[in-house]
Amino acid sequence: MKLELEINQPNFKNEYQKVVVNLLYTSSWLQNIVAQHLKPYGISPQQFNILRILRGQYPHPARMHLIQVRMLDKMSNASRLVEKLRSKGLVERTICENDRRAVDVLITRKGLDLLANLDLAEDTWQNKLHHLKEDKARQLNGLLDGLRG
Amino acid sequence: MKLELEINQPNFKNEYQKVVVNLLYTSSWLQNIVAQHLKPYGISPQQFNILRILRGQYPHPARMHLIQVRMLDKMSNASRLVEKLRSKGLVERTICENDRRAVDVLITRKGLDLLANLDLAEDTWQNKLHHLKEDKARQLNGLLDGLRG
DNA sequence: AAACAATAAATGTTTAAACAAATAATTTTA
DNA sequence: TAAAATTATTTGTTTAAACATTTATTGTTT
Repeated sequence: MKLELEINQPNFKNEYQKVVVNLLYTSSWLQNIVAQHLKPYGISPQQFNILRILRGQYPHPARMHLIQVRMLDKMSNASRLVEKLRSKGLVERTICENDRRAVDVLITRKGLDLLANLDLAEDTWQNKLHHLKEDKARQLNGLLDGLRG
Repeated sequence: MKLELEINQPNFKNEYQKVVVNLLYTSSWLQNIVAQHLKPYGISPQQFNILRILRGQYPHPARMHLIQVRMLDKMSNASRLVEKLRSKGLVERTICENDRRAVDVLITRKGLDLLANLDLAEDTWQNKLHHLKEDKARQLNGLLDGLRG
């Protein structure tokens, strides 16, 4: 539905102002969908994000610093989020041999299995996006890439 | 820049999965820009959102419920955020005559002035979006509207 | 090698988000 | 009209985000 109707703001100053509001609004809408999807599995979107980063490195570990850099939300709580994942047995933390300041984080078998289950379930909720045809989705990706410059 | 390079995840399962990640990533990028812009004025993005909703109603007040419905992030902290704005003198709260459960929230002159200043400053930071040509921005808005269905 | 700077991560603190429950006023219903 | 249901908002609690500070280790300089 058109944003103007959905949030009842009929007049934007220009197309860019609408992009800002539209992007924040649509992202909030999508975040809710993702969060609901993850809820039964007991992990937050941020924790999910970290697990996927770790799977990308597997079977190699990732340093804490790498996790911070790659996270979708730049933030400083990586330590605490990793600790949450560790307490659930989804990742392992070991102090790095070469540099004892650094920490290696490795996704466990249990973590990989959880992601595999989430991959299967993903198709279900992503259907909510499928009334946008694939070529339009590709176009959208291109425009988002372009927006960031 | 292409998302795959930016977050170093070279292979998405399909175009929709990339839309999800791309949208969350781009929105986070944009939120940071907006938050930095608002910071010198001492209000958060959510508080800014509420002020704009109230300006949309001005000179009429808005009920708390209307604010909740219109907010970009559906949430339940409207009461607390309005209280923050009230303590800064940006809004006024009065218990509604007709229905003493309800609360009328009205933006003050000070609140309107703050928004006016923010409007002026807005153009500066929105330049960061202008390498996307206007017709592309319009296209992006259409696709975002389409994505939500 | 001692002092200093730089780096990696953890911790503390304040503010906000998510969700549930409570309060208070009004409307409906039996 | 008294009891029950609904509505509007507030409050409590847990979890996460934002930001600054601290600790521990390594690297650099003199």
